[in-house]
Amino acid sequence: MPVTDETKKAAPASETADAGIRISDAATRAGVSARTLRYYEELGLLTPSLYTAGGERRYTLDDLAHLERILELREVLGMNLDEIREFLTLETRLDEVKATYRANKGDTTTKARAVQKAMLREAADLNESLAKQLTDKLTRMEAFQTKLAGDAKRCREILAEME
Amino acid sequence: MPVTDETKKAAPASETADAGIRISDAATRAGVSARTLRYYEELGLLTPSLYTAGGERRYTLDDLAHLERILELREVLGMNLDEIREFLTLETRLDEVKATYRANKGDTTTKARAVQKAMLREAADLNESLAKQLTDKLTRMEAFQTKLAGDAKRCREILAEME
DNA sequence: CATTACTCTGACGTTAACGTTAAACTTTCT
DNA sequence: AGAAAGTTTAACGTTAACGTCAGAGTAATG
Repeated sequence: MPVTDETKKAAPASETADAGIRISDAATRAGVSARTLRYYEELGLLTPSLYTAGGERRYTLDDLAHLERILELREVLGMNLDEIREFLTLETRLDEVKATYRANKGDTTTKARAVQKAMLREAADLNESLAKQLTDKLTRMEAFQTKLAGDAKRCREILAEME
Repeated sequence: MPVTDETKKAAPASETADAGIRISDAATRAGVSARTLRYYEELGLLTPSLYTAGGERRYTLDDLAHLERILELREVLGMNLDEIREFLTLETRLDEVKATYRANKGDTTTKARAVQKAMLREAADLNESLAKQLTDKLTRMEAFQTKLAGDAKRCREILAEME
C-alpha cells in the first residue's frame, strides 16, 4: 500500500469534510472536555451551529472562536459562567441595537429609540464598570508582579554570592 | 448617666482591651465570615496568635495583615487555597533561610549550604514562574481592558448622536 | 456490512470553599 | 451573680463546574 499524501497527518476525516467538527475534536482543540461543551450548551453559553440527522453536535470554526472567548473570560478575567452568559448576551443584544441603528438612521419610532438608548446606557455602564474593576485589579497585579520579580532577583543574587 | 468619651463610638470593648480581637470582629474587619477564619486555620493558612483560657480565638493586627495577604492572593491572583498555602510556606521558609544566612555569613557547614542553595533556587524558580504567568495574564487583561473602554466610549458616542 | 469508534441523554459522583445548625461552653455586661 | 451575647467543635448542607458511567444509538472504516 503506497503512502499517499492524505495518510500523512491529515486531520480526522470528520474534520476535513465540511460536515463540521465533532465534539471530541472541538474539545481537544480548545483544551477542554466534551462534557464541558455539553455543559456550556446546557447553560446557553455555546450552541453548536449544526446537528447531524442522528442528533450529534457539529461545531464550526466560528463556534470554536466563540468558545475561545468564553474561556478567556473565565481564565483571564476570572468570571464565573453566569457572569459570562450575562456579558455575552448583553454583547449580542448590543450588536443588534447597533445594527438596527445603522440600518435605519433616524427613522425609528420614539419608543424604539427609548429602548435602544436604555440598552446603550446599560452596555456603556457595564463596560465602564468592568473596565474600572479591571484597572483596579491590574494595578494590584502589577505591584505583585514587581514584587515577585524583585524577590526572585534577590534570591539569585544571594545564590551568586554563595558560590 | 453622663455621656462619656468611650460611649461615643469606641470599638467593642473586646477590641480596645489588648486582649486581642474576637473572631467575629476580625471577620467583619476583613469582610469575610467567622467560618472562613476557622476554615483557613483548619487548612493551616492563618493561626490566631492567641487563645483565651476558655479556648476562644483572639486575633492580632498582624494576624489581620496576614489575612489580607491571603485574600489578595485569592482575589487578585485567583489562587486557590492550596496554592496560597504552598506559596506562603515557601515564603516563610525562605525568610528563615535568609535569616540564618545573614546570621552566620560563611561559617555554615557545606551540607547546610547545599540545603540553603536548593531552597533559594526553589524560591527563585517559583517567583520567576509566577512573575512570568502574571506578565502573561497582565498583557491579556490590558488588551481586554482597552477593548472594554473603547466599547463603552463608542456606546456613549452613539448615545450622544441620538440626542 | 460488520465492526470499531463516537456520541447521546440521563443520572449520580466529586471537589473546593464555605454556610448552617445544634448543643455545650465562655465572656461580657449590668 | 445571672442574663445576654458570643464562641467552640462536630457534622451535615450547598453551589459551581464539571467527571464518570450506563445503556442505547450513530458515524466512520476496512
